[in-house]
Amino acid sequence: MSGVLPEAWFSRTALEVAPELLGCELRHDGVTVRITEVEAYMGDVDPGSHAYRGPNKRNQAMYGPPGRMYVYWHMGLHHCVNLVCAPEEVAQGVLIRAGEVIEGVETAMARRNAAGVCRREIDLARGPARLTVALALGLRDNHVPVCRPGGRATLSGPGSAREVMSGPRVGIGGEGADVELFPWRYWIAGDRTVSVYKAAPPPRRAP
DNA sequence: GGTACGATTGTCT
DNA sequence: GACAATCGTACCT
Repeated sequence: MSGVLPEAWFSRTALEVAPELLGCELRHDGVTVRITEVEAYMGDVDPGSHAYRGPNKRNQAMYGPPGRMYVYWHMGLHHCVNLVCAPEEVAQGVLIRAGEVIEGVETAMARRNAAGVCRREIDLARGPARLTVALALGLRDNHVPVCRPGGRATLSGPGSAREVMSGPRVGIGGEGADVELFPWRYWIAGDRTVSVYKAAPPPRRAP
């Protein structure tokens, strides 16, 4: 059983929402992805967040109502998608890092091959940029709600993750990389679609 | 008005 | 395992 999660479900901290997103199903334009890996971003208290230095044109969606997508163009190469959490004016969100395509596999494969080369099904949405390609998400999907049944994009839950792991976030330098302060990456233990290209290094203690 | 820098991926060695 | 690709945005001057 599952249903589209209401806006109120997202109106909590990203740290609460992130682990519960695992196993939920994100659908857009004929393709459904079961979410297997996410990262929480906590806005102005989080050095790794786009919203750390306050609102700007790009991160506007993060400050909007919860239950919407924040899509941005990164490195001139690809898109990444977040789900906006916390009440309006509070800039928190969860980055969707990886998932498993469970519906529309052929459609997703065609999209991925148009953008590059994809041989294996488990690679279809393994990684934040690949996931946006498989789902055909782009800047036009910025601000689009996922909490409306029948909407263009929907998030269905609750998730069914058996075992949730957490660890350091990927690709963040400086303060935001501090494992002990920000172990805000969550994934489903043992899932093959989790992007392991930089597997969580063993936590090191400060000298 | 100009420059530096990424929530990464794919390809090459 | 290492590195180049590529461009919008933020943050200077």
